[in-house]
Amino acid sequence: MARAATTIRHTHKMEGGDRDRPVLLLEWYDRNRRLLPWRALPGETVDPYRVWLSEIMLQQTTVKTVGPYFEKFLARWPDVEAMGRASLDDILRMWAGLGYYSRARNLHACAARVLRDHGGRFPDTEADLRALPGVGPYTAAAIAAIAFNRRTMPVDGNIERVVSRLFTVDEPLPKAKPRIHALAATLLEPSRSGRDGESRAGHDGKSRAGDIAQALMDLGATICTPKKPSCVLCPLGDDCAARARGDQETFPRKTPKKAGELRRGAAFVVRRGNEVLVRTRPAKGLLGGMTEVPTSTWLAAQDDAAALKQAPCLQSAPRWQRKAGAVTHVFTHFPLELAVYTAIVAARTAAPEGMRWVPIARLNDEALPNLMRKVIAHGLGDEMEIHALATRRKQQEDPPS
DNA sequence: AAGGCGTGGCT
DNA sequence: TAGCCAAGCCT
Repeated sequence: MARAATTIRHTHKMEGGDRDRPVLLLEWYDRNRRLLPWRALPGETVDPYRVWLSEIMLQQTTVKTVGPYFEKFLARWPDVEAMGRASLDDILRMWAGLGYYSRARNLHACAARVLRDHGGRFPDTEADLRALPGVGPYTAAAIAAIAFNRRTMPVDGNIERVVSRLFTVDEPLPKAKPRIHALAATLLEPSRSGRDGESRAGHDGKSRAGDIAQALMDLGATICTPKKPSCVLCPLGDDCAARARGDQETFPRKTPKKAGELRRGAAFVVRRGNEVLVRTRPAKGLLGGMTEVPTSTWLAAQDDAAALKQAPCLQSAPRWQRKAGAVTHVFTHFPLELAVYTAIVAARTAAPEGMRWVPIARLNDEALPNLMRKVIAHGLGDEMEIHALATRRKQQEDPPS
């Protein structure tokens, strides 16, 4: 069987058919596809809600990281109707730690809109999907192809890499995106009828645009990796222009982006008994809508003295204790170093305007980004069981052996 | 349209 | 270690 297929492949290749690429990809995918929680098994019905939820979570985020979050979200909100009725705060709290929190805000907005404007069913065309909050060109194409079998090609980072190698696209990203997209579209099975992106699988049900896209993504994740690709295992290895040249690791070419400048600031961990002073960040922007302890501004040339002057105003000025060391955190566009100051205030001390007291034992229910988990753990030190707070997520993912 | 926007794992 | 890198979107 395998031998026969190899022979056929070889014959087609000798005929010079680029049309073989979809066949090779699908054969490889059928044998090597990853088993992922959001993927329907062959013969199972695809759930657009799961495809959408996974695609949003997977934006700039690894499969390994997404796994537990996807399961938690699915258990709590099994369909888009349930999520459409959830509060933004509940979604932010469940999302805490996953990063890029605008995704959570858009998730909330998108679920509500699908419920209100689409009767609780995801639209099934790329154009209508593209109009939803948080759904850009890639995600719209991915959902259309994977969930609705539309003939369209989503192009993510994996596919950019695979395609740029396959065709030796020398132009650097992001300028090369249009060309890469056009080349990627040639990997789809030939359309039989109708306009691209509008044609669904016919009654024969044989159009597999979603599987071709997922094949390319799996290929990029497991074979055509950024470094040390395993070209001998690649179903397109004999067909790859970069491999023939021997410089496959140099693709995709990218224009370098400038590194962000270190910013400094201070964070203030105030205890009142077993409570900590927190506030909610502005709804948009960095860590938008998330919980934080009060902090100074974060600026590139800001010393400790300037930062300490921005401490929260409490009824009786507390004596600020600076913790040794600092909390460092790296955002996408700048590294951050926060000095941590602690203070203990009397019972019944009022929270300043816009702030509130939260029991330490309930911090885990807050929408705390990981930066703030680090800050609080640093501020409370070994005194408390707080350490369990910062490590609980990891323990859930990696149970002690 | 280039930069804002998190986090963890990898080499 | 200090970058890179990961199923991008929004403005």
